[in-house]
Amino acid sequence: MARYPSDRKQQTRETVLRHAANQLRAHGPEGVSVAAVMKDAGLTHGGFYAHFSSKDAMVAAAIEYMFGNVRDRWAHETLDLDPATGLARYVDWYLSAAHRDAPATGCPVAALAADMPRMSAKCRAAFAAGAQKMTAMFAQALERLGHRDPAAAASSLAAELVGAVSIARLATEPQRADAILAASRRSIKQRLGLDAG
Amino acid sequence: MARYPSDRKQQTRETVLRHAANQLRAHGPEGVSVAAVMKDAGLTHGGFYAHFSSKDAMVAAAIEYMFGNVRDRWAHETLDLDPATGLARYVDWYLSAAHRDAPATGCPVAALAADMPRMSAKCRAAFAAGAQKMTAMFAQALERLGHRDPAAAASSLAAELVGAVSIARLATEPQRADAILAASRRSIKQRLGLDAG
DNA sequence: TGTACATCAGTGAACGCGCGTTCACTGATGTAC
DNA sequence: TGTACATCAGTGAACGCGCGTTCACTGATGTAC
Repeated sequence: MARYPSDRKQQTRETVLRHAANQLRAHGPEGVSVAAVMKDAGLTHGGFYAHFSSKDAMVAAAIEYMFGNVRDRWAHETLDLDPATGLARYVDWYLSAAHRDAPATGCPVAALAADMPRMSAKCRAAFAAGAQKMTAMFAQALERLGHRDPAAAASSLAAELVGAVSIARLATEPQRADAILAASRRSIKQRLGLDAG
Repeated sequence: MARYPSDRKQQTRETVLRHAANQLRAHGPEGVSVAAVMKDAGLTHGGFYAHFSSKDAMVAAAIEYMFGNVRDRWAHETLDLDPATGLARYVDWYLSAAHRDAPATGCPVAALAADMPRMSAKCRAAFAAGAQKMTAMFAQALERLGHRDPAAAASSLAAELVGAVSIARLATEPQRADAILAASRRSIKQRLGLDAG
């Protein structure tokens, strides 16, 4: 029986996770440090092990947390819109300068996919499951749009979204970074028939 | 005036770079260790600083080395072929299971793009230049093919190639990984008119 | 041609630092009576 | 209502390990004479 309010530890855990998720996307799996995450959460690093059995366990939990955000974002962008408008809006958000410039709170796939092959099985499994759900989200919308092969189209869509943001993030000149996003926006909307309705 | 054969040091340097490039793609920028690279090259780690001023300098040089490989691969796949066939062949190679399963010797963009924003200015500049040349390579082929906006099409192509391999690499089930590559292969060829001639 | 010397790529031990993890503790809160 | 006790989230110092970097050295090779 907890002597503290029953949800207090849970709340702390979630604060830690939120900062962990941000640092993970900003600095990569090796760049997150337990001490820095705890400091961001307003705590000292010693208490970390009251919440997670290891750094890897925290990273795995943070991965699930981030993909929860992905689903929230999707719901937020597509809420109360018909499939075509909703999908177009999500694509516009995904390929926006704002998303490109804020990896810490953006899509985990664009920020971390390349690191996954070298992570623990637990993290990889969590990440693979999240990425799969993301593609499934797209497939569902494309199916409603009457696409003939929604699974394949969703996979191709996810690939170009992720690749475009990844490449745009490494461009040194802002105009080039903008052009990369614009090119993929047009290409995607054209082939999915999202041009103007 | 060198007391040793004039190209001996140069050869050692290139051996070190080759192993550095492979480890970089396999284990990421934080996963490469000076000692491991030198060991792979058949040397001890102390001698490292006779060749590079720092680990970062080696990574920057390895990035240039990798993009040299990219151009070699392009030349190899498209040699003596007309633009359409050559491009189709390159796409087939890029989206092959072999490339997906061998990040250590594959495209640096798919393996390392996500790590770039957190690297030194020198490394980022080298990477950005390499990625830009890669897209320019595609644009040139698409221009010869009579594409109306070769730069935009090349950008979109690069994005989907990179994204598809990144996502395929994190899939846990082989069939899913294969399906991701197949979906992008079809989507790309269709929209670039590479289907069958 | 032969011998002494200079060069310098490569060796291997040692250094400091950062980071994940451990652990004895503290002090705020809730419970028992 | 008030007091003694139990719990446990969080503290902060210490640990060991890996890794980048330094440095005194070695020994193979080429040059000078």
